[in-house]
Amino acid sequence: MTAHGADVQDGDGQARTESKQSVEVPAARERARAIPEAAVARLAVYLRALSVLADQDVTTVSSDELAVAAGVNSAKLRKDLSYIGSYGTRGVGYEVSVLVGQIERTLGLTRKHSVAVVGIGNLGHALANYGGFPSRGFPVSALFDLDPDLVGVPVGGIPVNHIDDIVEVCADREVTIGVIATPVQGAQEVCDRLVAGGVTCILNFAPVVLQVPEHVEVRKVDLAVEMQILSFHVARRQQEAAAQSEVDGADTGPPGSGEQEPGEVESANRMVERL
Amino acid sequence: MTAHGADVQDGDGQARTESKQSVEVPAARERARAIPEAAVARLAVYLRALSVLADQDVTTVSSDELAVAAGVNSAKLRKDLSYIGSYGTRGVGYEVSVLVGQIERTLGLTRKHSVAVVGIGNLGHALANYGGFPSRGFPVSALFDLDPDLVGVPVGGIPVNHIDDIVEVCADREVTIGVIATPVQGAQEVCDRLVAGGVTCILNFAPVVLQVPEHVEVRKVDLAVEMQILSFHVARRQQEAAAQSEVDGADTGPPGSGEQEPGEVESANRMVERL
DNA sequence: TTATGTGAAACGATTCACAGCT
DNA sequence: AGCTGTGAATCGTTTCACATAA
Repeated sequence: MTAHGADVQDGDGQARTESKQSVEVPAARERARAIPEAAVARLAVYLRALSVLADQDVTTVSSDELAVAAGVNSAKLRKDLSYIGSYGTRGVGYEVSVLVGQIERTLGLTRKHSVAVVGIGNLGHALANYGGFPSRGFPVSALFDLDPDLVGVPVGGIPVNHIDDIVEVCADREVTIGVIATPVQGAQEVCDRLVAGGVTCILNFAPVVLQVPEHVEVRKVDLAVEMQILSFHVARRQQEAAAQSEVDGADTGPPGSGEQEPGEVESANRMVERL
Repeated sequence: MTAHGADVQDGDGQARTESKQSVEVPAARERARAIPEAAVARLAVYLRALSVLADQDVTTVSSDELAVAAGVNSAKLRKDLSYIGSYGTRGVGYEVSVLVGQIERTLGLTRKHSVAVVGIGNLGHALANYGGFPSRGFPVSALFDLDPDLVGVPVGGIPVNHIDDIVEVCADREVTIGVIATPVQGAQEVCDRLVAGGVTCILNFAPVVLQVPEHVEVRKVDLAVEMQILSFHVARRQQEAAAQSEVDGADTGPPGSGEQEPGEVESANRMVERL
């Protein structure tokens, strides 16, 4: 393996304590249950790599090839695929179309998932205008904002509704996925309304820990956290370089520069208040 | 624990095979090294929770309180904090300001990290315009796009440069973090230039697996993957509900609705081509 | 031969539970 | 009496290595 960054950076870890409800699922009809969370995230990555291959009219692919395309190691890929069934041919590989179909089935992509975007600021605009996003199974069917000047204005072809109408509109349009792109202050309130409107999945861009009933799935995308993780790695590398040269004697380390002005930073948080 | 979604959803998993370079880090001056990746991601979350507390003039906090605020369990929080040192007082808790300082130090937030955004489409605009993002330790100091009509136009106060100048401008402005918000096609090329310009950290919004030298850190944010993971959970829940009612006898399940029209979806991938 | 599929080993992260300090 | 800090147990994920099938 040739050690380079990009990997699935998920591993997931959604809370989900106490997963069993009422009686105890009877092990019958337990189709897609036993797939590890970490594997689910990667299946989506494999699916994209497979789509690229399909576009190039590749019909068959080995676990090694697909693993390279997806940026994972091939043993992991095979194990992941084994969770959804045995669709490969020993000595040959996998048929691209079969694998695409099976992964789509597993991920529930054979059905449309209506999306509502709440908070039509810069990010909300980006999401609403984004054509490729709704075009493949995730139609954006409602937009909401607080701002009366925005209500009624069509963004990406869909008129913006007022957030007071979230419950009604979401229920009416059978929205499954709610995307929260509001400032922190409004996020929990918006979330509650989405849930009241029957939304069971939430993608949250606001840097708050949302409180939701247990049947609702939340995923969070937090720019500040991503940047800070990167920052940590810069810091660590610098320390390593420093420690290294302390031992080696003189200057070793990454090719680029090394230091940079320290430049005091105030409290260094509270980011992503308004995307 | 009261089982609700929101958690750190990271656990990370960046590749990083063969982490040791040259000789073998001599265990001397090994300050921030041994912190598990998963813990680093959460430290950023704790930091935000602490900032909120600090704003409310809270001076002291127990692991239980902070854990609730950050949406994790308190044992995990204490273990995470133990990686950065012992800054709590038994029988009392942690002093907010001390913890903020120590986490900032650990994450390398006591230094500025210049950011360059490449691809000034909808998302790029959102990132460039976003005030809170650069205002706390991550100043956006360069913007790039391919489009000649955009070059020279100031976005969020910074004039857009042409992507041909990435290497030069990044080196000149000592950019540490590159954000790729381009379509898939250009992403690898842009990435190579950023790296040539001395950028060691990349936040990638394009759905490609970037190839980078091992001293470069990549993190990927992939909307399509997030949506598909949510989709999986909807599907699984539906199956569980179906399995449940098959056993129970009649209708059990989540309060909202249950089904929705299946509605065929074509190939269901290739999303996020142009955010 | 070649490449899948998978038990079993290794690794890493989380949770438990309690000793140790205030 | 209360809460931190941390070994030890547990659980989930990754990797190994090979039997199995084309």
